[in-house]
Amino acid sequence: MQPLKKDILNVPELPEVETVMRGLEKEMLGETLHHVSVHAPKLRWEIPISLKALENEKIIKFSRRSKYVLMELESAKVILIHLGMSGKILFSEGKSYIKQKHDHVLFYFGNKRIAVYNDARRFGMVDVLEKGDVQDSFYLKSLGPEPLGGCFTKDYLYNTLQKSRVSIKVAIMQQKVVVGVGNIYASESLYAAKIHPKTLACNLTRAQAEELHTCIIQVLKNAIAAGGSTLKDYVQADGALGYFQHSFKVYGRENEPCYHCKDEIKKVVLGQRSTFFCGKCQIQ
DNA sequence: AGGTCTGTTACTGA
DNA sequence: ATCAGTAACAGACC
Repeated sequence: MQPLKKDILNVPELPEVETVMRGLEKEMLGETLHHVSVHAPKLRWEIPISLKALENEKIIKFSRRSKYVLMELESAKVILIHLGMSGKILFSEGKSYIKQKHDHVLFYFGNKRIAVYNDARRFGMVDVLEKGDVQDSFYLKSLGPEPLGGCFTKDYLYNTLQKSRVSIKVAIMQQKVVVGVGNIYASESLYAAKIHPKTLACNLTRAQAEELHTCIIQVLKNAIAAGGSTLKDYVQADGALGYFQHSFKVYGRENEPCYHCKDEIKKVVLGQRSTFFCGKCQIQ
């Protein structure tokens, strides 16, 4: 149990990425990016040489798309950052910085400060694109709607699920259906909506799809709120940005009592990923 | 030492 | 072409 729970805190999903983005925005927006130093040849993919060439540019905008953080520079170049499964960003003072294991990219900015990208498993990515190419890029071109954006409507979700013959758990984790819902919040959303994760997506009633729509949004918003509250003092115990203690109702709680009915939480594997649910509260 | 865990893409086959 | 299922990636932790 213990190692699993520890791992949970290290996997960024949409709320964590949103929190990281807001933290970067708070510290770096309007500052000058002096230099980018790359200490690894590749993460998930090659880190482009052009990243090293970014010097003395003002940072004019931060945004998020799915689990990607976008940092826009005044030259209309955009740095894309994905944290993968173990990526972290820490702020450091240039004077006192000591390179840690897995520190791969250093963003020197402002008054001798550094935003350090650290990623043990190297499943993340850092790339730089022209602003006009971002939406149609390899990374973003086939992504579905943002769960907290206007395109993710109840009608959209119901209609999309009707065409899908995978389990509802797998369906809401598919990026084409909706972005940003990873393994943790998929289980949490289905528990909140009282829907069994093995239910075929196309078998959801309209009422179930609408309830799930509501729950996905609520679960993500609650997590973002929890993350936002940690931003007041972004330098946490381990110094990492965007990681916060958040309690889950089913995730990682196999054999523990359901908070609603006291039945034991069960675990199954769906789409190669562990899935947690209450067999009594979540009907198939 | 070998299993587990994760997000995303690539591959395979229907 | 599209969909669904599976393997792979890397490193930490037991």
